[in-house]
Amino acid sequence: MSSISKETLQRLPGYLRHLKELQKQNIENVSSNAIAEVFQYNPVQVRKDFASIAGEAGKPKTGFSVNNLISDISEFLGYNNINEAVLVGVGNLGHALLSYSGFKNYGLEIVAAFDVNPEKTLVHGHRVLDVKYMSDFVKRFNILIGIITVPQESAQAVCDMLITAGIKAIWNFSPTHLDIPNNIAIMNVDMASSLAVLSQRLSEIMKNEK
Amino acid sequence: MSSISKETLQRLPGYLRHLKELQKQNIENVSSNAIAEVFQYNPVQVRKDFASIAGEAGKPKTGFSVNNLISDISEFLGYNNINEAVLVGVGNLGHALLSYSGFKNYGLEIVAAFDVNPEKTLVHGHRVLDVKYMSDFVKRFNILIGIITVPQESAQAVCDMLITAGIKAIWNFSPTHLDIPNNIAIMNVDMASSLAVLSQRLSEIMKNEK
DNA sequence: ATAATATCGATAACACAGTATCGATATAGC
DNA sequence: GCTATATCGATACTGTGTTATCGATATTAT
Repeated sequence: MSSISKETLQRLPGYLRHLKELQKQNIENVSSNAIAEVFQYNPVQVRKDFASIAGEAGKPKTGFSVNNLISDISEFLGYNNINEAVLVGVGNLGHALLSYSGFKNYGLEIVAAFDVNPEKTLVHGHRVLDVKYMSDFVKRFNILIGIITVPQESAQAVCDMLITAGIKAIWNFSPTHLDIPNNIAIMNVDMASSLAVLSQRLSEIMKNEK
Repeated sequence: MSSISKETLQRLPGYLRHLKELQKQNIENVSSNAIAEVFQYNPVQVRKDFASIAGEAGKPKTGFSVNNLISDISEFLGYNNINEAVLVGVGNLGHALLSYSGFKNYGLEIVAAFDVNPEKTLVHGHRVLDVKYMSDFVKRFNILIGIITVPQESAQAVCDMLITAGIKAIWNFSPTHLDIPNNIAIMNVDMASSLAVLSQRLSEIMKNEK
């Protein structure tokens, strides 16, 4: 089992971004308190998060070394070795993801995109191929990650194809639940869930305003 | 305080989608067990989720009424009364969100989009205006939700503008931490966090495969 | 009618994430 | 050098989400 909690994992990229800001400002050390202040977390939580991944401890009165934290978190998140991925579904959202140049910093490289009806052969510097070549491509280059940005109605079919081709992780942007075997990793980016949380928070706030 | 947990809240849209599928197939009742099976949840959890929002209880041996659940969840999530939102940043991601026609089903309507340099006046049926008109627009129409899809470096500035104009909830798609007062709701859609979780799961799986 | 069974709700047990407390210690100031 | 203090790590506590258990009850079958 994984020893680090999902919650900690999700906070790490935020810390990393902030630490890089500090690095730019030539700040060498930072206390858990200062970081907690920025993110509105509890300082103990910040220390625990760091303790679960950092090789090095913080020092009393000084705090943590910004540089060390940056390398520890980057290393832990696997930002130093790139995972290759394919993207399926070059619609509006597919375009948006292909246009995002930041994935490489997160250890992800989209090496090809596929669509049922490719209108262009190149989108933001990424090859776009007919989806019929997808399976071969995935097998041939041993791709492990598939990004699904197809419409809801074809998502399950695409998912099945990807898995059959050998994909081990699915990043699903399609608004649907995918049925997958339990030896496949999945992460859903669900706008409806996200919006549900935001709406609820908004209601709370409006209730308090009154 | 809000009585429903964030976790439950995030599961509700998934249930709703599934229930609507069942409705299409003219299935009238469904057991917590059947739903749990689909989502790989624990049946007790499904019942608890329903108990926390449903006006009506399930019946022994029969389960829950699909129709009733659909109306209860829709109502609870506020899908019956539309919230108006503005979107700021009509780049690739902005385009993608503007193209998505599903928000209305989730109780959200993007009534206008803004950009520093609007290339078109209309994107997927949405008016696009210069960002200099944003503040007035938000005040005039009393908009409560702002969607931020600008690049990281301008996100905080846009956020501040929105809040000053009267926005009460921010849906942030920009990869940065936003500093906001605590009477403003925020929900971050952070690709890096999402990817961190997926990568971790992938590592686990690859470890087990060996 | 009666018995069997699927399913529920309630309550209790468990697991785990978050928070509080406190002694230890590195640095800074006197 | 000695004292004060910021900050840490460890441990203990709390709170919340998840899971297990179990008695109650509609429905179905005999």
